Amino acid sequence: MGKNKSGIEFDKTEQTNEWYTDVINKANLIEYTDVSGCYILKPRAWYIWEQIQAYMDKKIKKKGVKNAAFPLFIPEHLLTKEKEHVEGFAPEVAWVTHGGNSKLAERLAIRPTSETVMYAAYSKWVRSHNDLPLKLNQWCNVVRWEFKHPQPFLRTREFYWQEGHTVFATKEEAVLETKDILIDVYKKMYEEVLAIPVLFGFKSEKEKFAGAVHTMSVEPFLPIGKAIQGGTTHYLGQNFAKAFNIQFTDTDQKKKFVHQNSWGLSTRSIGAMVMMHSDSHGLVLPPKVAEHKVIIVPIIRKDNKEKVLKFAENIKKELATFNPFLDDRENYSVGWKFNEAELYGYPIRIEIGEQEVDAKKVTVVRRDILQKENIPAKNLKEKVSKMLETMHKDMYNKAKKFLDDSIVVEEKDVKKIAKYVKEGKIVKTIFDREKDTDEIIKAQTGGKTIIIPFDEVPKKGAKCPFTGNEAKAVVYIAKSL
RNA sequence: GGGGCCGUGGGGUAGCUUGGCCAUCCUCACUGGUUUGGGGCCAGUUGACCCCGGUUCGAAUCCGGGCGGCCCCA
Repeated sequence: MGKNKSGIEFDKTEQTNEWYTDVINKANLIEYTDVSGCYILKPRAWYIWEQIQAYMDKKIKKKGVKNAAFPLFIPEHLLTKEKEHVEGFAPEVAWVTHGGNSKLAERLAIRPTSETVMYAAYSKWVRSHNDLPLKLNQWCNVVRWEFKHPQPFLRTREFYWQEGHTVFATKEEAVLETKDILIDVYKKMYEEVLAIPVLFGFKSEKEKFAGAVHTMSVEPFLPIGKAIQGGTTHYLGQNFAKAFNIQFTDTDQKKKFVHQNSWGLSTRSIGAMVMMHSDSHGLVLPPKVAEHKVIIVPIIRKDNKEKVLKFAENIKKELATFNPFLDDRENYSVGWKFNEAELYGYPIRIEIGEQEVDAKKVTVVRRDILQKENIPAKNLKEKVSKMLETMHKDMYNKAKKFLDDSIVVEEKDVKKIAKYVKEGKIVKTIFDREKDTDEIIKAQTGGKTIIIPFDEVPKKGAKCPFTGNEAKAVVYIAKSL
């Protein structure tokens, strides 16, 4: 008998941060490097990212967005062109100052985001209304030299993302797109790929992107009682158009500044996924991002090895569409394999021993609920397919229930709001939507404004509980990662 | 932004207070054998003091700096 060690050594609710670190390490997602905040995304992690990429890439291409690649380096004179933008990013820009031993005439920023390099080019490319809309995206890495404690996926100095940068003739088209990308791409990606429900809406004035007119965000709510910005779209207005002189001649023969958007979603989403679904046994992968949706563990003895393996091989063939991993390694015990499968998060485990072979059955275990079920092997492909679908739905619904149960409504009593925030709730309330009010909210409740939902307004005459001013918007407040 | 803990084979650790022998133990990995219904067993092998500087006859241990990791609070 083994030592009956549980795979994960920390409690998810009591020691969430240790638990998180333990899960991603034991699931073989991450390797540390000598540079703080920069991690190796091992194949298991990168595969997840590839699934997120594949889903979004297809969607945005359908919307007429084309992929391109812009340089990693941004010369200082470009980075500093838009005033609010540079003020927002300056504190965490990493600079290249030397080439070999010689000092550069102008230092180069390593892109923290690519508005400024891209728009320098856009100003050359946009001449007439016929050039619009211009819709480009790039899949790349960016660097933001954060000084807070780094955490794999969730807060890293280098991260991978996509950044879409689109240019329109009119405000209406641009604003429409920020909402479309937010809901049709980002929100759906979270729901359909990662099985995570999100809050979505506008960011407050305080929390919006540096240089944007408005920012919209999707926000998963993690089991630690904190919201996390999971993907953002920005309507940049004409701020960058003016700074970079991006003008077009319209049908009325007048020169006009363009309206622009940028939008991004990063590898942070993987961190949200781990936090959301995983448990004390290890990683729980939503089926859509699992490379091997099925692991088959044969349980063999010397005298039945051939018989059991043959049966297992047949099952593997039948389930080929799920890319099953037949774990026929002989130097590991069955218990070891079970535990490892749980750490790695294979969505479905099929156990096959002599009992199963003789009865023409298989033992099936869903990773999210870990209940064993002994079912006939007949039509297994359909059964597995359904099981994966159900698993995704169940994972989503569980997360959705948690989200719904976490929301409390309190529009008057600031002390109560503070208490709820402290308890890890999301408080749905109202405020005057002034920029300075965010500070007051932070000071009085310990929470941040997470999102301002679309299409909801306070009752007439309602007062902002934080300032006493007229309430102008509904807002969700919570702790934030 | 503030505070605390820590860095020794791949992972986890003992040793550090009071400097000195071949650096402890567990685990993983590797080889061979045996085994397989929840991290099996036996034997063997490889493998480590974060970096730089200082003190000293002698540093994992003391001092200074750096780099890195973790936690808590705002």
